[in-house]
Amino acid sequence: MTRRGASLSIGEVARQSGLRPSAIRYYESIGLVPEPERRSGQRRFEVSVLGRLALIRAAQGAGFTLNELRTLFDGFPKHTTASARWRTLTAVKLPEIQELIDRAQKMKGWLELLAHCECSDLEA
Amino acid sequence: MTRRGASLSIGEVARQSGLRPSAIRYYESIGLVPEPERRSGQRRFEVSVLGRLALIRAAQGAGFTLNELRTLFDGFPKHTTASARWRTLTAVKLPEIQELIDRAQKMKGWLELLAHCECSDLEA
DNA sequence: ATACAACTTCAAGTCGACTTTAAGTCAAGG
DNA sequence: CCTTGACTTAAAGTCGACTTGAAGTTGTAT
Repeated sequence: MTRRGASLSIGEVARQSGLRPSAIRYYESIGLVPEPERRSGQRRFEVSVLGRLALIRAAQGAGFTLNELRTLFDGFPKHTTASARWRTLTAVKLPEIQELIDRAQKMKGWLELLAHCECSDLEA
Repeated sequence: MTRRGASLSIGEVARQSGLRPSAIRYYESIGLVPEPERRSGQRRFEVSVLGRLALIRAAQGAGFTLNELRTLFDGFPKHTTASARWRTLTAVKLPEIQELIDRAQKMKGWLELLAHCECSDLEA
């Protein structure tokens, strides 16, 4: 039991974030989450890490790579505002995602053709 | 010069297909294109290989993996018609691509929010 | 005290689709 | 004959995002 203290073991963070402990250690190793305090060698995370991890998952789902997220957290001059950081990154990402959507739509049309065609030859 | 014979060197196939020679050899190694005839060790492709390669590129663009394409070519009972092969594969692929599109649309909405928000905190 | 789960580190393995490298062979032009 | 360029092979390297394995340590329940 965790005695309701404000700190979480890696296992608890894993359960609450839906990530595996190995993934969390990996994020730490590449500087995506700050190094947590240690108690006799073991990590003790502040609850706020859950927000950071949720942000990472959501941003990943939006097509950001872990590298881009590290840029977001650490790659701007110290006093850059959050909204400026996001604007910079989304300016790059939005066209990319639009292209992804366009390509996916094309694929879909193609597949629908294939699903109903009576092509006798594979290459048709 | 190629003397208009009906066979192509790997370099010519590469130029005409837009693939690199290494990619073509790789496709051959995983059984995605049939092994071509050899003249003193060197591959001589029939012109028809270009159709096969074009099909591969298009199908890849539609979200098929090379493994699935190998299934398409070799993974069905001998006399399965082309349209039956396609129907089997597209039945699996269409829902996948639809999900991809849905996810991409969601990402887009999220990005558009981020691009214009005045969030002062990163996690918002 | 003892068992056992959960933690630690570091290195290596995984997946897909190729590319790169090294070392060698072959055909054509000068 | 010799160089040049295109070809050959097998094996290893690449990328991203992790996972897995091995070997050792710590925390907790009985």
